Amino acid sequence: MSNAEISEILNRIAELLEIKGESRYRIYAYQRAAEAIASEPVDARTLMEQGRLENVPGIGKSIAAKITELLKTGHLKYYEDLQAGLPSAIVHLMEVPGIGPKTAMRLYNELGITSVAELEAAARAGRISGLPGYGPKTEENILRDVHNLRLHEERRLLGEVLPVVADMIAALRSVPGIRNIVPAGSIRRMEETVGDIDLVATAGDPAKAVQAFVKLPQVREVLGQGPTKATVVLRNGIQADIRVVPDEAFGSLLQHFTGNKAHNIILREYAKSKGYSISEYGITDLRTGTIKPYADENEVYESLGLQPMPPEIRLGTNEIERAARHDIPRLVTLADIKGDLHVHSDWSDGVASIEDLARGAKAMGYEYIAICDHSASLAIANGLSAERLRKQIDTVRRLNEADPSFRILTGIEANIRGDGTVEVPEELLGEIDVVVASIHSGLSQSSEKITTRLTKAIHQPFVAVIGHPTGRILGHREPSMVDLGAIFAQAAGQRTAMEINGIPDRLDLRDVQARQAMEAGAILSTNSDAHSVDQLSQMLYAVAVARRGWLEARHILNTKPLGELLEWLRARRK
DNA sequence: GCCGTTTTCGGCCCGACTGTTTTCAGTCG
Repeated sequence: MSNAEISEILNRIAELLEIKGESRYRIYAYQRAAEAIASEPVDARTLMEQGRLENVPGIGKSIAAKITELLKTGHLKYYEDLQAGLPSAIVHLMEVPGIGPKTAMRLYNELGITSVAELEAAARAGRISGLPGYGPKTEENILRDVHNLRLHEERRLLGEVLPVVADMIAALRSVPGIRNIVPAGSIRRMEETVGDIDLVATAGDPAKAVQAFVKLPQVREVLGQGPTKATVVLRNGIQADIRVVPDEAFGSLLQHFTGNKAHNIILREYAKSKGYSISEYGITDLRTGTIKPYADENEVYESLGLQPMPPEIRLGTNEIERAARHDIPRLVTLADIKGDLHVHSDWSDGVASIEDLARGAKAMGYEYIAICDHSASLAIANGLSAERLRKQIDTVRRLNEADPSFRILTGIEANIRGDGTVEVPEELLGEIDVVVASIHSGLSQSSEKITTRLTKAIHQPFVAVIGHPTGRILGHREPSMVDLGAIFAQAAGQRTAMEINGIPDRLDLRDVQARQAMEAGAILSTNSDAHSVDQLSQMLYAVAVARRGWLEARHILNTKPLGELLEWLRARRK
């Protein structure tokens, strides 16, 4: 049973407890534990075997015992009893936005509604407004929300949402009276997927700014609107929120809407223990009752004696603790990146010429780029035979002679075969600068098999980078069962880099895995895996993953200047 | 249910909007 599956069950338990009307603190404990196990890189079974389940913050004696029962028996009596005692219909009804446990319970008990379809029928028939406490407006909203639920798609990829956000912000910038309009929430944290778009802004007249927002041409429907905030659905189906405060509280507002829920709770608890209360309007001194707004976000943290920290790590893990010790490292930035070690040209399945890719990379300020087209057996991607690779190497050599100010490295994305050998034309080995080795088939193999394959590849002396190590595709393919703990230890020993692949639906390794690799002593490589010139910008996403994994420039191979990189490649081959 | 250089018991973040209410509960982020 995977950590994700355990997390799912803990969340279900939280839902059921909510319906039961249990203490909200107990509910929150289950939600927190669900989040903790989901973002824990080490397999729960391993933790259990080592007796370390309770070491995970948010997991105590009781939940650790439940996880153990799940792992050992595949069942959890506590969960099954909860389910048996409550109609499953309630959980279904709560999927409709605006319907919480109380409303769902009443609809079930008083009208016998057991599904979303029955809910819709009841609303249409006017049966809901017949209940005390509900009016026609409630019915109208239920019909609207059921409709939106059907349209509602899964969380969107960050790479899909960022361009939309850029357009909205550009439009709002031109509205008189709106200042400091920026994205917050999961977008500012650069999460791999985004549930809704959060925007924050300041204005002398917040209500007018909110009004301008809901009148944007991108807006299909207004779900809610007050003097300082609004929620809308965009024409593309994405939900967007805006929150507006006066200028002097911009820092407080930004702080409030950037961290995830866990981060904010931990921060506010920390503040409270020191006699302060934090909100989007400022920090209140609980002794005097006076509130001080902050225009600068960093000052919110500094005023509490905390080191300010980048948005990407405000996740409620241990960042507050580290900030209190002034132990937040300087995370890698895009400006630290000196080159891209995984790029495809039109020689295989890319669409750009090597020249254009090099020009694009040079324009980004890079010193080098490695052309890593697919190896021969990946025929579907027009993989390179030894003969074509030889030609490509000659081409690269000529281009390098023509422009000594930039270096095109020869490379290949070599397929890792079923037996763990790596597909590289041996006669050309001495001429290939960068070998990225990746698995493209057999991703659903057993943990032992796939771990053995990758371990063998890591030990090949000419393999510099392991490409997209888990093979996952967000929304389409689960990561392989590879034992990353074992892999990272091998990679550290062999000095083989682990890739953070920047394709928006790969992001492989992901944040917690990258952090685990770094802590194991492995070096990482942030790569765009671009198949066009535009896609070189996917480096942004790879760097974001690295930042979310607390990586510094020194942990990343391609922050090395060209000379150092060449020396690193040479040294590890002998 | 979790957690602790103030605590092993008694706490556990903060505020906005909605609909239907005469003062607030429910829901959400």
